[in-house]
Amino acid sequence: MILSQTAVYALRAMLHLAERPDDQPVPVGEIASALDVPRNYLSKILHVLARRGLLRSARGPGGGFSLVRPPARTTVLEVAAHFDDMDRDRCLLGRPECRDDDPCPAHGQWKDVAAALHAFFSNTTIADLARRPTTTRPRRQPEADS
Amino acid sequence: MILSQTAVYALRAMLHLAERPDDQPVPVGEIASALDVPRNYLSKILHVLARRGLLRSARGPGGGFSLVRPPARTTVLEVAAHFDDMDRDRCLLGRPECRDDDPCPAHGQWKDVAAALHAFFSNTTIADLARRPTTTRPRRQPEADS
DNA sequence: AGGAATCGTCATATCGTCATGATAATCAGA
DNA sequence: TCTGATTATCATGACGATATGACGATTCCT
Repeated sequence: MILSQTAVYALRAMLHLAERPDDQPVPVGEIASALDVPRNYLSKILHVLARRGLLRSARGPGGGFSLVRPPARTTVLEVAAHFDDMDRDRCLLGRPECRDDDPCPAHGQWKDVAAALHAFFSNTTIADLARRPTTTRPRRQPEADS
Repeated sequence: MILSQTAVYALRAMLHLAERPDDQPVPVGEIASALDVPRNYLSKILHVLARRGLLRSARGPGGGFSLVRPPARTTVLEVAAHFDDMDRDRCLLGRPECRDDDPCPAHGQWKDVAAALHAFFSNTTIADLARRPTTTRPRRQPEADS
């Protein structure tokens, strides 16, 4: 898998919060059972996102986690980078230094693919994921095929 | 990292063999010290490649590992797939089933990037990596720029 | 036949990721 | 101020990836 299980849990949790109509805090237990994810494990993950300023946490009754920024202003990269190594220039063959002027054997050919990967992660926002294609597509297009 | 350490070792070892002028078997110890990789660990990795038909192994003095096919006919995918999950259709968000007609939230946007990734792995051969750009470039092209 | 080189295989150690369970700290509301 | 809800934190375990060391099996060479 490209992303670690932990990063995937984080993304799906952010997504779940983004799909909420209001900004009320959502308790971990509710998110965990909605996503079918281990509750205590998710708790730690959300805590990391809260420390990094992506989530707001509130304790006590009525508490839970809520988004700090609107989902359109948080990228997949910003979420995943706290759990996985998302370095765009990470060498495919694991060399510590791998630059244009000191390339590994795969560098020239890998560079473009790595750039496309990084572009996807840094351009795709939580809102882009929340906006499910199957739901929003039929809104405006008159279905010109067939 | 995209590829596991194990897959990277395997690729680098294949590359090392491809850069050899002849087809003489190369002992594990020599490859391991050339690549600065744990010897016994590399031994197991090469054994896997031998079982899968990518390498030939010979015991006894003068023995070692050698390529079965010419490097231009072995892709990065074929090497790495024996160690990592290289499924092109693997869902970014970890869903067991994620198809066009039952997509995860990221499916539509991830699909193209995944295809580009897979294309790189299945189109790039060991020979492509062995053919270092800095070394082979000045061979034929008259450097038309500047 | 014997010795050395080399792969083949197993047992084990280490470390990071993923996960569980228990408990402390905090807070809203009665 | 008490109680229950909820996050915060810690200790621990399961598991796979990575790595080490030892020894057996095979082959070449003399």
